[in-house]
Amino acid sequence: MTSALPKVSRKQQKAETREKLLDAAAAELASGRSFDTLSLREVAKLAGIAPTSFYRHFHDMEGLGLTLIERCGESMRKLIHEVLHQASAGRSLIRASVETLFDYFYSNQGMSRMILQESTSRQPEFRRAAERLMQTMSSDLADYLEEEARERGVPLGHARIAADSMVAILFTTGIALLDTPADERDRHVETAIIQLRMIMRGAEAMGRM
Amino acid sequence: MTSALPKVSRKQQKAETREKLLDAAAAELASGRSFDTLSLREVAKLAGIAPTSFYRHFHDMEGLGLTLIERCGESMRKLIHEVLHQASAGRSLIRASVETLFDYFYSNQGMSRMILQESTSRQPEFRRAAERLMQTMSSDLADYLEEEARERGVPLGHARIAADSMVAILFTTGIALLDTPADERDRHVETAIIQLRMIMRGAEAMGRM
DNA sequence: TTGTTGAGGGTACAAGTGTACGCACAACCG
DNA sequence: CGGTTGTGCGTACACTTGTACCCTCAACAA
Repeated sequence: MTSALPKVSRKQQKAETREKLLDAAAAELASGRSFDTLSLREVAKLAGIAPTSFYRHFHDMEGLGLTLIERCGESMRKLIHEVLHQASAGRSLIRASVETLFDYFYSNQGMSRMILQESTSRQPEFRRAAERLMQTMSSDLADYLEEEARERGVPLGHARIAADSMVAILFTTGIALLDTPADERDRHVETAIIQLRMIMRGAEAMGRM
Repeated sequence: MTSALPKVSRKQQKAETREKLLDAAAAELASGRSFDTLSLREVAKLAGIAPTSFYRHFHDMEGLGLTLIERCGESMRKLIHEVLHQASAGRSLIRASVETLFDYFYSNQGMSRMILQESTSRQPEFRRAAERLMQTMSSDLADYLEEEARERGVPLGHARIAADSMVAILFTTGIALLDTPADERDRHVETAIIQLRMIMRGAEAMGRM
């Protein structure tokens, strides 16, 4: 009999504990903590590893945070892409976007809050990461708006600027929604939809000038 | 000779050290710190008092923070009021608003950042205070827009909703501006102006429906 | 097989935190 | 005037924080 094969490869093992750290932080965010009150020791403990072992995976809490933001950004971008390109033409795209994005915010409260919060953070890395996320979304949206306007033969003025506004509205009202009692939530969603339509109309009006 | 009068009244003395605490915190914010990394001890030291004396003035750091937000809110509201009602009729109100507000943000970076940051905070008191501030501004703006539209005989749809959008844009792009290199700043200001005009046009278009 | 690598653990430390407790003394009130 | 009040100070305590240093031992390369 030769020596038994290793049960788990070293790489795999490391990846798993890294994941444990990320999960622990995300769970804490989800339960209402804010990222910058999270300590390295705390996260390590929740992940079930020694504080000093944290350094084998991230140089910092900042490093962990950036990874979280990046991941969240990817999934949000995918989501938006789906909504934009699978929505049956002619149906209310704005409504679909608002509702799916707000659903995402709602089921990922911790991460969503963190992203908006860090977009105004003093830690430059965080701020940049959050801003990059929003700009990517805005850019994707602008691409879509321009294409869609071309198809309809409607000139659209300042598509990118309009998209920026829309993303800003989506984020600010989306997060505010998380702290809104359930019975007011629908009203806020409808308000957001009106706001986005208003911006669209304005953009079209400026396109005709 | 009767006993000398007290040099400073007790009330006055207390008010002064309270002010020292507020100033110390504000100064620290202005120099780039974020509010929730400010410790009670630190602020007390900067104000030149013993840590335990802090409690004679505020129950908490939260208490101090709320006072700061409230004060900042008052001065911002005054500022907006002036801009709205003294602007020579016919001149670009939007441009004037954007420029004065952004100037304010720029000369009060610490406080401005704090307010936007706390509007997404997990500490309910802070969040509510920041939201109240923005809603007040939005409401003031909406009042003005409605009145102005009536004067011009232009129907304006959803003035309050439009004002909400405008305030959201003003704040998010205003704060983002603080981290923008000087040579890009003008471009961002122009962008913000376009965004606000776009919203106005949209609101007017929806008013005609 | 043997030697190397690297993830994880344990101990330890200096620094900083909020705050409870009691004291001093100037301003205040009757 | 004498007693009360309340601001401010100093000490002390029990934590928590990041991280430096060293050890162990399983997975790996040769």
